[in-house]
Amino acid sequence: MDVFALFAARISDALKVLYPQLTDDVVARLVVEPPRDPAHGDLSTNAAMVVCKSLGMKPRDVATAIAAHFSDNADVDAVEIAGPGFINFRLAASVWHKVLRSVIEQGDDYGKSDIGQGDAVNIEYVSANPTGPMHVGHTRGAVFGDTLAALMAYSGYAVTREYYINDAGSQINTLAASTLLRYREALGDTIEIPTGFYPGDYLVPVGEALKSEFGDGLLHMPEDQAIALVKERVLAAMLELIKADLALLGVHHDVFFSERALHGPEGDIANTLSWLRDQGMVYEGRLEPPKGKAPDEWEDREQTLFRATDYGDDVDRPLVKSDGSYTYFAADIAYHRNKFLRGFTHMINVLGADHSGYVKRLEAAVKAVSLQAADMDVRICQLVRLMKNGEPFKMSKRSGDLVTLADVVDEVGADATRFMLLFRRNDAAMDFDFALVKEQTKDNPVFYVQYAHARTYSIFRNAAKELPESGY
RNA sequence: GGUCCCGUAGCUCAGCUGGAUAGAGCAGCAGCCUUCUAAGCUGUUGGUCACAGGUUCGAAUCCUGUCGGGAUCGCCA
Repeated sequence: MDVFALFAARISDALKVLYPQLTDDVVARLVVEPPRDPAHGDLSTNAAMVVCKSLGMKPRDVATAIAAHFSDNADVDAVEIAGPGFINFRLAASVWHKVLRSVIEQGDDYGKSDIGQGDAVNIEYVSANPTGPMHVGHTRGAVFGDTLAALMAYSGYAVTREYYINDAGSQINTLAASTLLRYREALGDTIEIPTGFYPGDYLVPVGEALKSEFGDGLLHMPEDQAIALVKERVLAAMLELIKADLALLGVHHDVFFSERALHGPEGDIANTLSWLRDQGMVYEGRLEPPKGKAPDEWEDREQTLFRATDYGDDVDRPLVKSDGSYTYFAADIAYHRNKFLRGFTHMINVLGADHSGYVKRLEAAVKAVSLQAADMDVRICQLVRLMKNGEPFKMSKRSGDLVTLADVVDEVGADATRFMLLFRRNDAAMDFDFALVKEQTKDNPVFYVQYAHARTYSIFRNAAKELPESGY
């Protein structure tokens, strides 16, 4: 039972009785909420001010009429008009008793909403490159996306939590090459890891697994074949690593979608491109070099462009690289067409701050591939600055010093990590102080909440002792 | 230069789909504390909501511009 929704409906009904000429969309603008100052009553509504303009009446006159309408209502002890035309209600105690009863009856479902009406929503978040363990930079998006998904599911949406595996780019070739080195190391070779390769220890067990699966067989087969096998194995291993890291935070996905599946002559990218061509959304043309970029770095050439500007983007976007392969964006268009064809008309992507320049083209892509039938809402998580005792926490590029998600969870715990990352709105940059979250002081909001919880439960504990008949 | 985010109390930030006197925690000040965990409780000081215009019954909130901070800008993903 939601008294605010209940009274919003009753006041709407009253307005329609008093002023039949009012249209639904005007009435729908009224809000019922608790007044900022509790002395004003239990409920407050701006109804009179919202409708007065279209009635050509003074707000206080409308308010007087509405107040009179409720004057003999059994649920209402008093109605007052205040300020420019606010109507304040004081409710009978019996109303609050009903609310309490419904809280107890509904248990964990109290507060649930059906606002989503079962609509299918696809929320894509994390989507970190499968080239190693989760980095601390990914945690904010992971927590935010997971929480958003939970909230929307609780609000009646049919939520699909999705992870896009970027397993098709050149970084995967580098990953495979790095793994092959670890394989040779496992076979007894002394190796040296060139710059640009992935140096992390987490590839060592993958190399060993390859040894126990193939012996030295990979060295005696054609290189293409060996690389292909290594790629399979290392991608699977990295994905398991990432899933395990996310599980530490309590984050889970329903669908892991592979970018590689989109490539190939019969793949979604090729199909999407020809579909885009049929729609006239693609052309061959030239782009202006971006301002602020040295002209000599810019190679002017004709390329295949998507008409992103027709859908609100700033420039048209290339789909094919100079070497003939598809751009990342071409794959992404195909991916989002795939989402649309799977039945999603609402899509949400949670991206890091470094992708803020990507928002418009993604929104443009979804409009285009759905012929405006689907919407894309991109949420950007701003940077998290790691701190220790108020000082920025220096991270070296050398892999050993990188702070991983697992490091953070190890250090401060999953709940505290989630709490701190949600404590600030997603589109403002924030500091995350390692030392502070562990501190048992008032400066630490995590501890503050835990302390409040402990105190609350001590009341129940004492109630059980002192008042056994209370049922606690 | 373009685009996006941020600018609110001494500090860290809420509030931003326009609504009554702009809020919280911390810090400060005054008092309380033999009773639920003293990281406690009560009260209180503190603000040109970056700046300038505009929209209207009404603007921290919407629009335009300026200033300051951050992110990002084809052939990376």
